[in-house]
Amino acid sequence: MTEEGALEAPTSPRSETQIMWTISQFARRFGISRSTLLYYDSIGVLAPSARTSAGYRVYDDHDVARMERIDLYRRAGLPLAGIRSILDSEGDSALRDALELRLREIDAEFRGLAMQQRVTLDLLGKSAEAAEERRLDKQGWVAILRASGMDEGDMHRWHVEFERLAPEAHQGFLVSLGINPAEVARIRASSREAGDQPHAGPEPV
Amino acid sequence: MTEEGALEAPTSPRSETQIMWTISQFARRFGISRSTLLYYDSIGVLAPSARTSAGYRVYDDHDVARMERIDLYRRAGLPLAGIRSILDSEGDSALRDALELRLREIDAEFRGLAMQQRVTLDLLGKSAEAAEERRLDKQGWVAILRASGMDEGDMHRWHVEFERLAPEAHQGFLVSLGINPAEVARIRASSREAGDQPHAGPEPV
DNA sequence: CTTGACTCGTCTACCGCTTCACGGTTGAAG
DNA sequence: CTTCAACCGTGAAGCGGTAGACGAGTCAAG
Repeated sequence: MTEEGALEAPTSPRSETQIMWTISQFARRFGISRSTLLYYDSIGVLAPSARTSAGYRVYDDHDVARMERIDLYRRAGLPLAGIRSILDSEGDSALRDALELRLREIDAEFRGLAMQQRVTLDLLGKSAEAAEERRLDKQGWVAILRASGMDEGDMHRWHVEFERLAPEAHQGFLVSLGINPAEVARIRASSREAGDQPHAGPEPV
Repeated sequence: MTEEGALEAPTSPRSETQIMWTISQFARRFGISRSTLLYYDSIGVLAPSARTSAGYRVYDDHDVARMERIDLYRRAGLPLAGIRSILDSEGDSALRDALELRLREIDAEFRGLAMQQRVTLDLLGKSAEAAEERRLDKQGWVAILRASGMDEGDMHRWHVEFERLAPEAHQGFLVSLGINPAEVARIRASSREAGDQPHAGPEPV
């Protein structure tokens, strides 16, 4: 840089808003590589506010704020192209739309990973044992709940509250236990009834 | 192809082992694109056994068998380079090693996805509510267990029994609630201690 | 012999970077 | 003033796995 001396080390600010960084300092600050910043500049995600007379990139606190949002959205898994349009758009509707979409993508990726895990475990011949390691079945849950002092009435109340407070999660939970759809529907229906007008029902987990 | 007539439609086999496919038929059979097969050929994962005099690729049932293994390993998420060396190696130790490694990778990817999900939900402001449709967070579970009549002591006993009867599932369950690894470790340690020598511990879910 | 459906090999693009190559700038030391 | 190291710039290529476009060759049927 030249004698206008705009560039300062971030550790020694002279005037309150005139703190600026070179590309490498900026990269270290965010734990990313210089190349990544060059790439972000090239695709228009983050173009530094200024250049020195020699053409060096100069990042200021405005760029810091933008980079913090980029980092956050990246940790949500949003694509850089999407991040750019979100940052360049006005309201937060673009952001919300992108996040809702991302949520559905994550769900799909979870399912894809689970499939890969099953195939892998099958190939290893571990299907029976290892699958048990990380998933409880109905009997397992009953055993745990019983061992911690719950009786059948407690378990029924648990279903009722589960259905009342989080019906979607209740469904997902029962399915995850490998219970067949018909019985899932039966348990949920019975839990809903009991939630409306309390009467005894035979539903251990 | 020429008058030796090696190529037949897969639906009309004349001699028992002389069934052969063009690249596009082969691609359709496995639900992949021609480009993919060209790529597999170029990197040596699947080179068709023969060519016609005009240079057309000819896939036979030997190639079908190889492709079926490729497809299987791909569904486990193994990289193509790894698949090639597995197919070209002798025993099944290379396969087992690759699968064990893949299992650990899948685990890491699950955790990464879970982090992305949490960031996304936080950004959507949904963190306080019942997380996603089919996943409960810690507060949700506490609420349900409390509503069904469990107090903190019951919940602690529940953790202890969970840890004792199904430690792997306990780990998986806590992670699925989005609890950070350090706290997961703390809860499990506390549950193990209490399982050995019963003393009171402050661990609601 | 023409038509139309196939095939060929090669090239480009996607994602989010990383690495390399080559050269200019800067600041400090000798 | 020279030299050196450390920085900076641009541009291109590469990763994996797939999709698609291109012009040209090939095949079977009419």
